[in-house]
Amino acid sequence: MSAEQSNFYSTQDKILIATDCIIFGFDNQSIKLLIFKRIVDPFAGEWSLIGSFVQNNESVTNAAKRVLTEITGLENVFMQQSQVYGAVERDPGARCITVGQYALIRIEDQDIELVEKHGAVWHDLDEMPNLVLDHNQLVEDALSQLRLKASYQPIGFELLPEKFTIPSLQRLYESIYQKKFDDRNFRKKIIALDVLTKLDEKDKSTSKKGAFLYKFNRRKYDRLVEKGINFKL
Amino acid sequence: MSAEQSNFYSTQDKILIATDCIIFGFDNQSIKLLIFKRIVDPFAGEWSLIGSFVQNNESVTNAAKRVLTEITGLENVFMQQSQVYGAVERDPGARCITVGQYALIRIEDQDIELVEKHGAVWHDLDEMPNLVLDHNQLVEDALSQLRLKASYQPIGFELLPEKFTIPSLQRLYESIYQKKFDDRNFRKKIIALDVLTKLDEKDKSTSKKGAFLYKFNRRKYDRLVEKGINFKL
DNA sequence: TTTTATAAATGTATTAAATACATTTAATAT
DNA sequence: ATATTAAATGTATTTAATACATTTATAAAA
Repeated sequence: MSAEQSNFYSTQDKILIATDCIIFGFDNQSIKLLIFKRIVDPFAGEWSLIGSFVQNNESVTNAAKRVLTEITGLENVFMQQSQVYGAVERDPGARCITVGQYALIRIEDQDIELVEKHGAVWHDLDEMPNLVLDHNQLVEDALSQLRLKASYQPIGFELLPEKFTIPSLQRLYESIYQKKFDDRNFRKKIIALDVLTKLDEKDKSTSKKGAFLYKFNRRKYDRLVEKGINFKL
Repeated sequence: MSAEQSNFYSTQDKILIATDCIIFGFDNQSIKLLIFKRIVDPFAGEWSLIGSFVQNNESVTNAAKRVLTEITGLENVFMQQSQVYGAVERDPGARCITVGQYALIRIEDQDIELVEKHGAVWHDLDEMPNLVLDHNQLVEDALSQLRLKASYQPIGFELLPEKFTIPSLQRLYESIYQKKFDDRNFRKKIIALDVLTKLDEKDKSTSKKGAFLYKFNRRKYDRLVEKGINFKL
């Protein structure tokens, strides 16, 4: 639409436009979600996603990035639009539509003081509390989209540190899909993607034997993302 | 977000919120897109998607359905959110964000008088003219999403009449993906999905021999959609 | 009535990918 | 030296994807 053209231009009341961030994080064990307890009424004390109204001088995308940086200190984070929530009565306070946008971050990268200052906490996905408004729905939708995306792009990689082990990559995928995979087949399939470089180092934090560390071959990885893979698990 | 809670509540100017429909139609030969020539300035005479501002008393979803019904006379059409376009300067006339929503319709079902009254025309996808604003981008994005969706849901079926032949189903998929498929393998794969019922009738409009008509087994079809398939072509 | 023309329909062999499954290895701690 | 434990490895089987050529049903033309 071009604003001047609509028959409805003059009759549209102010509709507020917000964005809410579904922030997924991985700590090498499981996927978690960053939420916080609202401080002010209404809904004070209730769990909520972290969001903001879109400002006059920023895009919808940038609004979400701004919020994410405010809370976690991180920039250049992978973010993806999930969908728009535009029901008339979704917010009892005002007519307000929101754009769900999910982010994938490595929890270890966060600015922990900033996160704590905002009263934000990492919550396990399988025991999410009730969130305000339709926020549980936003989480559910973002998670389905994440799963879908993980099936045709090696997207989970955004959540891993620079160096990582194959068992931790497997835990990541198991956490996204909430199910177990056969370790032999998982390893075979990941290696067949041909985007990993094996290092000479081991991570001995989870076993005596230690697991070899790997990193991504960025060139191969980007080429793979571009052409689109079928990474069904 | 809950409106009352934002720090920014008082500082948010009016941002207009619109929706634009990417209306895909199939005429048993190829996929086409419904666009129209704007009548008023700015951009008078230029090709545009069909859209509207979201009204106070309607959801974003319903705004798109309203527009679609206004133009084509159709109700209960398959519609799907594509994405939000929220760049600050995307519309020179006003700060306006839009939600792209694509629809799949059978061209034969349209109310042709209504369509003509609005000056809307069906355009081939492979020779799209320049559209106003970022509308070419909306079309491109919706088309990628349609292709993606078609790969894990038998979504193309929304575009076919109640009774259809396997060759016309194949033309549909070839039109969506803009490439040819082997007719033996295509047929094998479609039949393996086990959602089609073969009828005793033939459609002889495209050959002397005639092609058998099929229809969907709605129960099996819904079950398949629900569990999600892998329909790679 | 025979012939011609044409899209529709069918089958098989080959290759590639997914799955199922059990043992050995490397290192630390006892 | 032994016990312990996660990491690493290989193979056989099943399933799905691909490549490819001929026959069939019918209407129209001769």
